[in-house]
Amino acid sequence: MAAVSELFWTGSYDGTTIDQICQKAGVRKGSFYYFFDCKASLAEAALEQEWAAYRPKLDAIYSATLPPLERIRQHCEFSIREQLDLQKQHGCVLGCPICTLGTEVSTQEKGLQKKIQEIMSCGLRYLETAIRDAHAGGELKAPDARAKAKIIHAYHLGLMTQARIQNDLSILDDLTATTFELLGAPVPKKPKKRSGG
Amino acid sequence: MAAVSELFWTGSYDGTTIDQICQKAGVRKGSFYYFFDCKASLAEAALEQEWAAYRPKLDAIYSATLPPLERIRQHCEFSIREQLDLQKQHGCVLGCPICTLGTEVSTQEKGLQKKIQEIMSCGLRYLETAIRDAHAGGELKAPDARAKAKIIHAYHLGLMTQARIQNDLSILDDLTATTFELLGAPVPKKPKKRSGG
DNA sequence: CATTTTGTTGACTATTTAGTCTAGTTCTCT
DNA sequence: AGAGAACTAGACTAAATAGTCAACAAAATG
Repeated sequence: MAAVSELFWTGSYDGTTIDQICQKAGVRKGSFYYFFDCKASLAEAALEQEWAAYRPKLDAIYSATLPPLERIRQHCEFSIREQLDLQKQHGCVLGCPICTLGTEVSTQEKGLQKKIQEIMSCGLRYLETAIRDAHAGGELKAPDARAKAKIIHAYHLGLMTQARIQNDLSILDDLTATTFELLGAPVPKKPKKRSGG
Repeated sequence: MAAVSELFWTGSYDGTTIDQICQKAGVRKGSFYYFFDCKASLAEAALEQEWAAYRPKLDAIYSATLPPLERIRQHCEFSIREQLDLQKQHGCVLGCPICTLGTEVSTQEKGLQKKIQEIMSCGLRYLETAIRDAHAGGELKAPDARAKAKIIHAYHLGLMTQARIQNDLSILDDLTATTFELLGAPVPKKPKKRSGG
């Protein structure tokens, strides 16, 4: 089941056949059709499951016990680290799965599209809340937290998409710093790798 | 031939069959294989042609005879208008074709990927030059024009992608204003539609 | 006009693919 | 253990799909 997400992510939705899915999952087609009636159903279920697994991580990152700007910083760093792991694992940059899938299916699979939209709006809300908290705490000036969140969110999306298309992780190097610039907050220091103290 | 881009754009690359392409183009499959040896070849040719047709428009928008900020403003407005036309034509928001195609094929079709990367880097250069000009003219402060361009570019990409995924053009309402905010330049007035003088 | 090059066609094959169906297996519960 | 439910396997069909080919048509060329 988790194998499915991988196929959609490393390849494409339309380009992934049910036979491929079954093979990767080590399951015969009869079993597949026992649980799902088409590829879209499986995709929805897989999406749901992935999101269910991902959400607690985001909850931890955006924990209210952390300073709001620290939450955002962690989110950036987490995304970068995740992409690094995926690249090591698959040999190429994969970017955001929701975005990749959404871009492909949104004109075709309305059910999937809706689910994707929901997940994306959740992601936006994490950011929005953190920004609002930061504003309340005087750590930055963002009277319209939602607007600010939208900008940052679009920027992240764009950067992830670019990283995938260019197959180049260095595109994400600016992510954290630029995010904080866009927030109008002091840019946190880069954790250098062992060099320079 | 132009029909091909439409299919890739409204649907997806992998989801578009050669039969579909031939039918839409009013051509038999034999003819197809006389000119191209696979779908990827056609896609490359189509991309090239689309880009060749698009470039003069961008050249006009980014004409050096225009004030640099006006160029950027026009680019934003042009993108929005284009999306509006496409939505009227196809019934749904399509977003950026390069980005949509690139997101799908970049992990698979290396030839296509390279072409897409080239086109994207061209788009970035238009922006970069305009920003540099604006900086030189004192219309905004951007010592690192390239960095600024990258940010705006990623933002645009993200917004377009979101518009497609959400199938909602109103997402682009902020495009021009936010772009100018990110540039640190005064936001140009919105041209209201007949109402309010 | 005759010849060659360029392009077109539609029929053809071989795979691949989605989806079905039945017979069997494993699990669960009493 | 035994009955019934939940699940699996694998063979099967029908359709779609990629790609080939030889014959035909149009255009260019001398």
